[in-house]
Amino acid sequence: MPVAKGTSLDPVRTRESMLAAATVLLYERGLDGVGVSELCKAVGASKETLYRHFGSKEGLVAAVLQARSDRVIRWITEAAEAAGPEPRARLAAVFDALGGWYAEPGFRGCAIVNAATQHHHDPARTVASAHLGRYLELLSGIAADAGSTRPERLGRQLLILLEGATVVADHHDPDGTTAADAKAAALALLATVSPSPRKQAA
Amino acid sequence: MPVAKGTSLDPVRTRESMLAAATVLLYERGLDGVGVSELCKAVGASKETLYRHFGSKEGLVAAVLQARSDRVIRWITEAAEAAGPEPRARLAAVFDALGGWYAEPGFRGCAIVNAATQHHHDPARTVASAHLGRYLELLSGIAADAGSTRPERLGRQLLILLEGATVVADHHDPDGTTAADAKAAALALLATVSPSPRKQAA
DNA sequence: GGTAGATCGAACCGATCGGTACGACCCAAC
DNA sequence: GTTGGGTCGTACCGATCGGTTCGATCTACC
Repeated sequence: MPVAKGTSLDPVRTRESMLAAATVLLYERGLDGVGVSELCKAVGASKETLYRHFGSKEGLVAAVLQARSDRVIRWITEAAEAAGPEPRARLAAVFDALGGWYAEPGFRGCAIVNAATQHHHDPARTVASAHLGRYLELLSGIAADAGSTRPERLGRQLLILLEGATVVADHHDPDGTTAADAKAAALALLATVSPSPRKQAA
Repeated sequence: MPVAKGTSLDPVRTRESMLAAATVLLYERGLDGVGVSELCKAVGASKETLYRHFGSKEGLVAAVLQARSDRVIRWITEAAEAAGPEPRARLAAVFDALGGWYAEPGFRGCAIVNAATQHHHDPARTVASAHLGRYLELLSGIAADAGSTRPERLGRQLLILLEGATVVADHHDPDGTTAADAKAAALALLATVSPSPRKQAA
């Protein structure tokens, strides 16, 4: 039965729901762990529709990764902004948000980095590189606001903490303290270049 | 031609050379990027030999990962020990060693973590967890020697830096500064809980 | 009401997957 | 010299891979 009897034939909507369903399955089982046929089943679409929208499995993967990168960066940026203007509070909010993510049942590391690890070539590699670049932009901004003399370097150190925490939380986190540990380390680094306001005022 | 005319027919040696060749190829192309047939070609063995020694592709992967974990831990431990007894020097030596690794042409991240990312289940997951545990043991030891009041936590923070640096070096390292940045962050964290000897003496 | 486009399910394609079987052959030990 | 086991090359197995094609069918729009 084509075009299920009461369906609202909307290509844009179809494409987006396919993207959403594929995102979940590809994250759970890995890029090479799901075949196109199974992907179609889960997505609720036929192969023809999938290929018309995305051209190939690789095209679908690229779209999934790009959308996910956009969503994650927006999410973490909003978490930082919601903490107000103070750099320490913003940095703390970033790692608190990460901690919430790590504690989710299906957590499995960073989908973008995982994808680039599985397919060490385009499009995954390019998306991953850009993704880390966007993280770096956010973190370097916090470092600069905190008065760091080398915000670029401190930003990279915070990025290393962020990505390291994500890996460690996935593979070795018996007590679920990874995000808190990383947060403490990040704040300590921030304090090194920019003494805490209280001490500075004293 | 079976048993190439001048071969010394030594099962142990055969197994080890297969392991070595498989290690290279599986690291370069990923666990799912190389088929058993191609693996046999590169290894210089027949399928029958491979399956007698390792039982399955998964068995081969498990053996490769275990051997690699042993080698890496030994290598990084020896790098630390060669730097003498001083905790700061040992920690610096660890990240200097990592920097040399990152700069190698074929660098592609941590093989063990990559494997666990690709196959998010046993045996890769267990080996990866144990691997990070062994890293943690080394780093917590350095933290304890430095007089940290919470060596376990500082060790985990150093582990986060180590794994984060490996990820960032693989996916976003335009200027090759990742190891140096991580090293500086690690030393700063170490100095926080244990002021540098010079300042302490003054 | 007619038409163009979106979608379905299923059949089908060649290639490759992990794994097995087999006959031939060479080495090592007795 | 005979025997037993390690190894080779190759053919083969069923399953699955990513991708194509097609007729049927429904919606959206005029």
